[in-house]
Amino acid sequence: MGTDNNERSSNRLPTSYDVARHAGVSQSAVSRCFKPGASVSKKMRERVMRSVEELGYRPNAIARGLITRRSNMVAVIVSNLRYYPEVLSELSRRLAARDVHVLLFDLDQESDLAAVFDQIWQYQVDGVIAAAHLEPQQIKQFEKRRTPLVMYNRSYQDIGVSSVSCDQAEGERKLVDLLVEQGSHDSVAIIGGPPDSVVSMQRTEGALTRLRELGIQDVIREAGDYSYDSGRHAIRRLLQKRDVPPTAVICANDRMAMGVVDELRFHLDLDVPGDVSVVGFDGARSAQWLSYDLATIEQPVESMAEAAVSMLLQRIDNDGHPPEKRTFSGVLRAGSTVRAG
Amino acid sequence: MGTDNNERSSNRLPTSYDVARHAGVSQSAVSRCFKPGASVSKKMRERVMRSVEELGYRPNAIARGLITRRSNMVAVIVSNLRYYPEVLSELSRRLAARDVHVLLFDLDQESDLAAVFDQIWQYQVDGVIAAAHLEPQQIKQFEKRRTPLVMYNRSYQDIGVSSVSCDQAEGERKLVDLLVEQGSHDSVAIIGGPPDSVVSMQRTEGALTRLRELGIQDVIREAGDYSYDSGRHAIRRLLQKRDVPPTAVICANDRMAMGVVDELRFHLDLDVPGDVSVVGFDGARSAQWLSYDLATIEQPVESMAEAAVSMLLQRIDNDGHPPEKRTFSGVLRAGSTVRAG
DNA sequence: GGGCGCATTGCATCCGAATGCAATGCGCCT
DNA sequence: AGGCGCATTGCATTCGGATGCAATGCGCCC
Repeated sequence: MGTDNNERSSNRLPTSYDVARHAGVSQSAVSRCFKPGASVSKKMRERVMRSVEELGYRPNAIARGLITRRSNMVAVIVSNLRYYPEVLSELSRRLAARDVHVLLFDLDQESDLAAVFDQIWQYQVDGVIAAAHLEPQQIKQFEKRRTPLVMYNRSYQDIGVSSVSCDQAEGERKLVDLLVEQGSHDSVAIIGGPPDSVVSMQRTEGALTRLRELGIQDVIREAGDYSYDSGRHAIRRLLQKRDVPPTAVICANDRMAMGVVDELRFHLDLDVPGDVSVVGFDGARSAQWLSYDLATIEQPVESMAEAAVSMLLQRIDNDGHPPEKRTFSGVLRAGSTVRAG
Repeated sequence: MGTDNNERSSNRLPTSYDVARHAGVSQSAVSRCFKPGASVSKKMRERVMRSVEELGYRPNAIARGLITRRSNMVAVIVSNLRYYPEVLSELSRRLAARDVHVLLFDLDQESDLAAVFDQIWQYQVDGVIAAAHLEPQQIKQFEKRRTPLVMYNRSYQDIGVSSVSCDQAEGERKLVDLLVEQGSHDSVAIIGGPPDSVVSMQRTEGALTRLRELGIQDVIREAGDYSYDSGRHAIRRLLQKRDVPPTAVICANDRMAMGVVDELRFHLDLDVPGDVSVVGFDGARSAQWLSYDLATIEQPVESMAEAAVSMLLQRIDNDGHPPEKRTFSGVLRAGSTVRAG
């Protein structure tokens, strides 16, 4: 009945001081009970924990972060979360497994990055994983701020930044090789992504290079924006430009490829792969559905996410750790959108 | 050259004290320059801002959060981020637009929620949006902690908790009505989601009720796990159990429905919608692709996300604001997986 | 029993920004 | 000139937990 037991009536959540008072020990003791490896006797720990339970105390991560200069938060920047949920999902789960929290930044048209960074710096994140295009000048900011950064699927030559990527050019080589092994193609279309997408550029250039090596000259190009509909529109535009359809269409990602397949089959009255072969890139789940069974390069998302996370944490824990670039090979999925024989 | 200008050589990022010293003013003045509406003269603001630029100062949100008891962070809990990226994307962008940050928690099988909550409480988030199943006892925690909570698409009767949902039962009614308007069905299959999914339960019950009302007795049920493959497997199991296929299949979500459509078409040699009509739920992008053009209920994700965000922020800003439940009607998309005539 | 050493515990301080209150200054009016 | 009032500014304190250092205590050995 004393005012003593009524702490719960207080409006505020219990703090380590409340627990300390309740248990009759010092605040430091309480703090130490939550630090793994700290010097605390068994008796003390039990005593404190009993009070902790009773009051429902949870350490305040904000206060802790202030003094330790560690927020245990990592910013994850993605452009178009809705298109590549697997990446975010993998990253987030792997980080969570290591008790690191994800502060999410989903970009719109790769836009107003400045504002995003402003927020990121304010929140004292321990590190950043970016699956979006950053300007070199923005990357330099990270050095100044001493914040580890890992780029996901965006690599920069000549800049010392950690990155994890899928080898886009090599993947396209495999796809082109698949196409020519299975049949002859003398007229090929390439549907790229948005003009400012480096990944798209790498993919289309990779394909183009291999086609040239193989002596295939008749290559026509179109651009989309990675969406299903843009794939449909691109193939329409292509077929308006020339009377004879190309025998193969190489798309910068799976979604556009699926748009192309559907448009060809349902509106342009062409058979895939009978009349036209189509290949994509990414290894999206839906690309493997029976309606498509798309030939594509599957990115090893799990390995890449694991690599990104472990590289980042490595650098967070170990200030001197130098940047490193890791490149993974994609896996060819032959699918049935490529004409055989 | 004095030691004075060398503050940048210090290992640490500049603080408001550094700015204050550099500008020859007090720390409070600096602080006030970052608080909208604070009393600061134009001269002072310019003077401070010059130093801010020069030193590259950014306020430390962690420290600010400690004193203001506002982290400006909201936890978003989703089960299966990879399946419903649109929801997360919408929520995240709308929150970002209001300068609120998203701390992401992606659940695995709706599992170890206790650990997730432990983390959430520690991080002093201002509120939580949960698109996952919570136990009533966990919901009560929110009251104790005085943390506003908005449930997304999970409603609880008899519990005073804010929620935004799509009317599942009404949606199923519309789908059943669509089926019977377009043709007669005396044998219907329902493929539900995982047994512990409340949403799935509401949807299947809704469909069942309407079927009963219409006098359709022959209803067979199967369960999947919301995935494409589980839809395929479910329809296979169904057709093994009985010789005559049902004339309609009602699926608890679009992905399973697409699995069903594909399995029927490509492996079971049945025509959709000629032999079997199929309907789903959600309004997934891919369900509208030409290969499927699935009949479904489209959830108004944008409205729902907006509602969730504004309800949450309302309650954050206004402690007394009572919980509220909002239910949106889904929009019927007739699609072409339902037999006409 | 005395002494040594390690394990525990508490004290005091710090992290960086926000804010109530008091002090200062400026403009304006009489 | 003197005085009043509002706008600015600075001072001191606060948020909640972590940690270096000193103090205490306990066990063990000779």
